[in-house]
Amino acid sequence: MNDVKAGPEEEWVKSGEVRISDLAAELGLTKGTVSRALNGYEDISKKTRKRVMEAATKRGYVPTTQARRLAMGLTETIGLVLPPMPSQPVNTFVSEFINSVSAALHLHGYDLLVHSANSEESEVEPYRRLVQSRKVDGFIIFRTNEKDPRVNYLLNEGFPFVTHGRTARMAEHDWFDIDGEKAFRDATSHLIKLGHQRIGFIGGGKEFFSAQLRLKGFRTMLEESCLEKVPSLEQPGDLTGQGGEIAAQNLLKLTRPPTAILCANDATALGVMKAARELGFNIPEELSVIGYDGIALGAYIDPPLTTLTFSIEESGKEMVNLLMRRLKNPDLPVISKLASAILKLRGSEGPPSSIQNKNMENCL
Amino acid sequence: MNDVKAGPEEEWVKSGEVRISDLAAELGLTKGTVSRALNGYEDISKKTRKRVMEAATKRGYVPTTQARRLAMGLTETIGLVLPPMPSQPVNTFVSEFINSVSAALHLHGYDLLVHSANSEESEVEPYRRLVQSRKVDGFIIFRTNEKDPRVNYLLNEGFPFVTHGRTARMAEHDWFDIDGEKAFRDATSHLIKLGHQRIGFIGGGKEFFSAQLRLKGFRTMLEESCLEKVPSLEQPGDLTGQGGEIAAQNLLKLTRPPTAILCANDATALGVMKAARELGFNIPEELSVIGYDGIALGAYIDPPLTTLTFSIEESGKEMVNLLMRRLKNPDLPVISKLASAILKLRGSEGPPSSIQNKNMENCL
DNA sequence: AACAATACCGAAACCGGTTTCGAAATGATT
DNA sequence: AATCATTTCGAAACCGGTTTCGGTATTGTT
Repeated sequence: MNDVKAGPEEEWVKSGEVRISDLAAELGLTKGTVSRALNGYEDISKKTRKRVMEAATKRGYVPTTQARRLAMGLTETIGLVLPPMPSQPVNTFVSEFINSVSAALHLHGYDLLVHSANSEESEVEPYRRLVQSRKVDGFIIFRTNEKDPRVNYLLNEGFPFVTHGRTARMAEHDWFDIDGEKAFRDATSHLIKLGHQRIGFIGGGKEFFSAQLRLKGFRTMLEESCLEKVPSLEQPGDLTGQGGEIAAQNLLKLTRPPTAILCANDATALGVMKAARELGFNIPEELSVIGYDGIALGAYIDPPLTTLTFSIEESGKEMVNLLMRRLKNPDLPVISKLASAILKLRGSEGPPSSIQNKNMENCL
Repeated sequence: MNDVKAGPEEEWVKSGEVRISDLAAELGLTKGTVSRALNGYEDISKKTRKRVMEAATKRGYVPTTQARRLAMGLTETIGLVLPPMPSQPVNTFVSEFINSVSAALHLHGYDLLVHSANSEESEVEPYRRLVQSRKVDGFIIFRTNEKDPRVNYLLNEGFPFVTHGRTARMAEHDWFDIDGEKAFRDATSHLIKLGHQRIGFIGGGKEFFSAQLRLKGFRTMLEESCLEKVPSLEQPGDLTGQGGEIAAQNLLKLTRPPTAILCANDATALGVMKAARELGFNIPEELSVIGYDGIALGAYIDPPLTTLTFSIEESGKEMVNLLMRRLKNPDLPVISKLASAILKLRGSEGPPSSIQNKNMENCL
């Protein structure tokens, strides 16, 4: 639409010095006419439109964003608030996600405003500020909690947003999510087919809906396979390496430790591997480990970490699509999109050393 | 300054519905007066100022950003352009950096606009667009090259920016950097004191100034310690795990392989460790490895990666300080800040197995 | 009490665009 | 040629703030 592009062969003009009024004066037109010509209004003759266009590119005219935004009453900006970082961020998700969201927004002519959350104030405070000062038209929210105050606030305000992850009020807002339940069913099934009968699970915080769904997938598959559910094999975690380490110690010190551990994310899995080393469990011979996230680093450790992975780029793109749709028409019904994760086998899982072959073919 | 905070006890008003003209009408004042009252002008009586303030907080008035920006002729926004991501980002630097920069900017009332670079277009194109559309007041640039087109463009435009890393034109712009030369002198010295005599080095791309300085620090310390410089022990790298893997294979297949390898970053070091495993070198007994970056994951691998680390939070904060100073007064002389990295010993280095004790105490 | 100085506020321009409305010019119709 | 419809553009309002300037009202001075 706006293919103003100052060729390097033109005489050098310092950027951003040409106003629409300058252009209008130069052409003997009013700025209203110039504006309409540039924005493709139908009530401008082809001849003058061409004249205007050429003058604009020649002079390197680019409309001043603030003026446009004020006049049009929109910011063409989307907000993304970084949650307070855990002291040990082990995840490249955030930067990749920002990258993909930003790229996708750019295709729609939108900008991305990244805000950091101050851990001392309420979680919704940054959102409130951005809404009140009208700095953004909508939000991209990730890492949702089941009861999410941010979601509550924005729903209450009627302010557009899309979440990465489901919430208790998911029927009221657009969301995108990875089907973590299916992912963990798949991973569990994979382990069971390898012959594992005692499988541990290390979850995320209870507040994360996604972590709960992963647990659900794990349980479902156990049930479908007629494996008994052992409560002590389900450990809480916090999505950090340290949390994984502690949980793994608990699991591996059981009288009958699991032969495999499923982790709610890769950071947790790394903690598990560390604990396993220290307690003398060989991976994968004596302990299989599977993570979730697909962080690139997993391929470089020993053994390479088997994990559930999904396309962050796709996630960003889809979320932006949902949000753009919502901005164009706020009254459309709520929609959502569920993408699936795939199991990336890299080597940290295998058949258990002592195959305890109960009959598993049939539940009867 | 702006402690407008709608208490939950007030009757609920939807955010952003109150304009300055509404406030003025309600108070029987003109919007000019209201504006000056809120902005602390001296020509407003204390009485009316108080009246205005109270009405503003009561009604939840927050000035519309776009209008302010247009009137004041500044955006109060800083741009940060993400370089095109390598396909295997193993680095959490970016997200932490964004986080710290954003937080620091916020203290000054500035926002952070994050833009992604399209790998198909020129590196400076995003900068050009942001400058021309006047969306930002300045830039934060990181991962500088020695000859950096972005720096050239912005210097040419006279547009404010600060770099993380030095460039060939560092005398002409503000910059912040980590003293990589000193860091690698320290690391090299540490290895030499442990008894290593054949030390390998895997660098980053030639275009990265910082990678060159790290090499320089390495060489300097070798020289100071009277160790001969062996060209085949200096391998080029590309700051990725894969690059480290390949370079390490080259080094370890030498007739006399090094007993230690210094890497230009942690990702490279992870590749080295992978290659070492595959070629049967035990770490640290048969090969010491030291990285640079201090990524948190390094603590969870086996053995934990010894690395050179620095405070990303401090980096962001310092860079923002430099930039704010520049924005306040564009004519100030160029300044720079050099911070130092510290060697974080975690276990991937140790004395060489075969101590080849040449006399190293004295160079004579 | 007369006058100058000061405090305080209203009026209006301005920032740089967009959009509505109406008028003039053009073309079509009869 | 007169009338009407259409095309094309100018004029002006508007978006929501900030800032300059000038005029009262108030206070201070002698």
